[in-house]
Amino acid sequence: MSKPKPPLPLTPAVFHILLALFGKERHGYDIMQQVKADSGDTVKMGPGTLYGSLDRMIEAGLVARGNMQDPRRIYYRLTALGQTTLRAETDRLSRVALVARRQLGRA
Amino acid sequence: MSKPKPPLPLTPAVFHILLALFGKERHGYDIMQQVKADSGDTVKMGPGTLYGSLDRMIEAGLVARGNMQDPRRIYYRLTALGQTTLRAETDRLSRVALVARRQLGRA
DNA sequence: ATTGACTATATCCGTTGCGGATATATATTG
DNA sequence: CAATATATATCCGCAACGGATATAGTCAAT
Repeated sequence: MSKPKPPLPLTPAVFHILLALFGKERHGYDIMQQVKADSGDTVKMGPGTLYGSLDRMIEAGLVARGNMQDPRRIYYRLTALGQTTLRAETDRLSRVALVARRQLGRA
Repeated sequence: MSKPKPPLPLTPAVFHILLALFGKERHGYDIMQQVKADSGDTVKMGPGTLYGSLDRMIEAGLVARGNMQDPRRIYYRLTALGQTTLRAETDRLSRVALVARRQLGRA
């Protein structure tokens, strides 16, 4: 119910959350730290953006709740759809970045 | 007055408009076509996004009105600030894309 | 002991920005 | 001469962003 393939381009927030979750379950605060690290400190994601996005991503079937050993932490993990979507968006982004670099004269 | 350096990350719309204007003055409709081409058809920018963004970008000093030979067309061009901002955002995007590709196992 | 900093989850809500619908007009093509 | 493409522009609902805020546990320091 209600899992029509998510439209590309993804929003930057959704992309960064997917990237942070690749290969590892993480809880909310951990995602924030990872996004910061992945972006080289350029993206600062607040709790509003994080939890709002996570809700929408669960709704869209991109992520799911993981195993919660610790009742105080809520873990999130990528679904198969989340992984393929992340790959597609990464490819798209890489192509756009390449076009831009060529245009600017750094092939 | 009111030209404090624009914050990175740029919105995708602003980035694509800057990219479309690099090296060439263009009018609105032309920008739309160029964005479509640059993004390999993945980004469809409607008039609302285009003109709304252009207004904000003029306000922010990223673009300026160009020479209008034709009174029916309004040309836009990059300012110096627009060019440096485009370079900075392109670099940032390239880095993020690289991190993502490494993570996904396509270095 | 208690202050402060950090970890951690979560909601609320004002603002921004996106983007489709719409209007208008000219040029071009069948 | 009707339809399609070019071209500019506004309006406005809606989704998303992101800061403020609330709550609470941990840990180090003084």
